[in-house]
Amino acid sequence: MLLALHRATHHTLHALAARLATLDLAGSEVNTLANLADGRPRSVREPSADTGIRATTLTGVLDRLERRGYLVRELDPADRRSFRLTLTAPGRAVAGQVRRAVTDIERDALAGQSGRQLAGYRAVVAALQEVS
Amino acid sequence: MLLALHRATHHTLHALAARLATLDLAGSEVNTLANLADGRPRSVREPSADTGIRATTLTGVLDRLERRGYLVRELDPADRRSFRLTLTAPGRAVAGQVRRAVTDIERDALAGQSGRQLAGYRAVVAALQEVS
DNA sequence: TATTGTTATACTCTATAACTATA
DNA sequence: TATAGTTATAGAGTATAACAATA
Repeated sequence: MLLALHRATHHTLHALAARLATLDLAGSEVNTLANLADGRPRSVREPSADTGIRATTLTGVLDRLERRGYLVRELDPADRRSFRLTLTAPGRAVAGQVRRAVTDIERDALAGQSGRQLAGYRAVVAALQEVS
Repeated sequence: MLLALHRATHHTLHALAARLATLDLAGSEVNTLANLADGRPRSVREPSADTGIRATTLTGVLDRLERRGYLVRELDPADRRSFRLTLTAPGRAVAGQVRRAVTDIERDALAGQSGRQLAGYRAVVAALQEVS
């Protein structure tokens, strides 16, 4: 049950990478862009907490995304220890593609599933996130 | 929905590592031991397909597990290109601990869930493994 | 003192390709 | 020719600890 979860993650990350192959993005880059896709500026800590990517890993991810012109880091005037991460126009375009690929996969996978099954899935996944 | 799956994987891998901290095993080592836990000899290809770990990664994983005395590689007399991976007695003991940690986490997570919810979870996870 | 984010180090995991031994 | 598994290389992800700047 737990191992099936891990296999599904492996597999869907692969499917996602294949559908986005032309963008040439690594897993965490895809994840981070999906997280920033709505365009709202965020600190580094926020996507780190949301995705489970460590801050030390995120530094490298953000370096690459910034170098490619997908986002900018600006000092937060309200707290000058932290940044405001903002997607550029090209970054928003790429993030939009990522979001669409994610929802496409979700749609494909859920085609044959009932609402009740989906609810059960959500409940168990939520419970797994609470395990300590 | 898909991102929640990935978060749950991240989180449960973490919980598993924490519960097995004294064993000092990396993620793929845990995964591989869980896969071999029943004691049946296997080729390298089999756990690779079952876990999604690449054969090139598995070589290093098996090297470490062999060096620690948890398994042996023996040439398969029936097909001398391939190995038979067999757990040693210490390897079986460690694999047993891994299995117990996995089932403990599953039990904890499913404590408040109905059979119907679990069935929905299984169905959706299976569907996600079929996405291409 | 605590927090944000970066840097440094060392190790694990992945992708790709080339390689050997065997089938 | 094809398959099982290893090796090599380079990049990506993690853990841990130390650090500067700010709160």
